[in-house]
Amino acid sequence: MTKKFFITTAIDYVNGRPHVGHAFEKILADALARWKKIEGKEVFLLTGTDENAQKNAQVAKEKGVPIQKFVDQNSKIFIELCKILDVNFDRFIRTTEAEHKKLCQDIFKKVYDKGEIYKGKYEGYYCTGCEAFITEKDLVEGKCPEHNKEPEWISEDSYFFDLSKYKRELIDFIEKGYIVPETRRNEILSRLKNEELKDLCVSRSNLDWGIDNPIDPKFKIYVWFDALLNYVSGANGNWPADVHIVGKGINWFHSVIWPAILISAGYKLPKTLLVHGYLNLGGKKIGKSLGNTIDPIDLAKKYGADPVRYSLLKCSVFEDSDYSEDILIERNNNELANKLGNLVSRIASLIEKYGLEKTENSLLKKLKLKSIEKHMQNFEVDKALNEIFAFVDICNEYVQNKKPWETHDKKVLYEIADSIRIIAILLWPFIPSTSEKIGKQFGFKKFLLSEIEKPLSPSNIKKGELLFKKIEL
RNA sequence: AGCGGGGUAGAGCAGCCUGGAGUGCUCGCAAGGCUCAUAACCUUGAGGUCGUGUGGUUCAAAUCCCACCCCCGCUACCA
Repeated sequence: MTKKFFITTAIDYVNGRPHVGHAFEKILADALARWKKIEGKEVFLLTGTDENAQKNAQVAKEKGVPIQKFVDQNSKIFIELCKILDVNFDRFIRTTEAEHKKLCQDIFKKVYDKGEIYKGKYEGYYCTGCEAFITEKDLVEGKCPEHNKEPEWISEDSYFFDLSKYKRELIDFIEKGYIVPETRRNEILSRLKNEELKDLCVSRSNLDWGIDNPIDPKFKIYVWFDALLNYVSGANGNWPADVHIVGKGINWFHSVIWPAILISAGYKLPKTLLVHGYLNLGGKKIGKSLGNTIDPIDLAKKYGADPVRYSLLKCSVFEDSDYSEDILIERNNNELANKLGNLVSRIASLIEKYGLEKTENSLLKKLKLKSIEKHMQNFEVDKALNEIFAFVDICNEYVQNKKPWETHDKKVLYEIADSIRIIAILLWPFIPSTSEKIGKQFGFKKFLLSEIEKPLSPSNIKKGELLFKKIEL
């Protein structure tokens, strides 16, 4: 079996409902996966949920639900999110799966046997209010700011991973270009070069939830050691990953800790880490406490998958960007309905009346395909979409100038119809169900870049239903 | 504090690396055109001291250098 192009998303905590940030990452991953597909490649897309975290156990306890039942329920919501947004994953991994747990323990043991996990003392300030260690600089006047309590100094046995050993190797690996974009790469490199790299504590005590430490059953495995390994246990033979897609908040874990674990355990390293920015809602950070969350499942139910997908994919991948329901509506109305939907609608209507005559498509040379491909290569999805929609504009101008409603010129209509076919192919990764509708209406089935130059066979085209409805504000 | 990113028309951006008239994009606003189409589409126009410095380099600076102001991010076991 040949290895497929392997894309991952981060796996999500299931202690709450998904927000638009989760949706953004999954849609981005799906769009990149589908783009690879129209390039003719075989793709494997992995996503899933991170279920062994103590936070999940905490929230379950607060709600009075048995932990396993709680994570089962919430994991389903993340699967529902994918389904409703047409995120076509090939594997949905849950870190509570037996296979994953076994792999985790095997790797933990392997690294331990190699001598790169060792027993030591974990020392630090422990706040009994938080039930967690807190760092010295988080203290306010020597007290935990949240509980206004003086923390205890605790020293306890722990297992450590020999992360510091890999400093040089990590720098070399990252300098070869693992992290995208460059600014995130520089952030990590400067920290690696300028700060001390400490060993990583990979065990936790006093927990009743998580994967058992195979060396010492009094401990659980640190949840990040466990979570990162989902990429291997869920790979179905496709490791190493070609692209890991993660948010900027977990860059360190994926840039430093993850490659180090892999080197130590004797695995190949992933090719690219794509670090995306966050979405702000109305200029504010997404947060439950702010009460400004939009439920992406509700959005999809209300407006359909494609307007949600499109409006999110128009956000900048690398920078933080603003998102809101108003932005969704604006992009739906102005770009999807007015430009694309209306073009298809007016042309289908004209063809129904006057018919088609095959000819060379003179518009094709105005399509900046190379530029679109380059943007996709660089993960600049928003810019690729701009370029595709620039071609939609060119089509609308052409209709305007050629006035086929007066001339009844079947050749002009053919050129536009063929251009619409090309647009549908290019947009399939982003708004797949719309593209497929256009395919049905215009009589073509293949969504591949290699089909672009193959002319449309004229068929019986009818006006049909509107692709996008306008949303009233 | 350290490191990084940003400050360009009413809003959001691109342009900066590799200097050449403030060029461009998405929207908003104004006027006109068209009537095939989802009151859609097309054309034109108004609107900018390109954060500040009457700073440096240059024939020429949004672009390179310096200083300052403002915003934002990252700072490891907390996703």
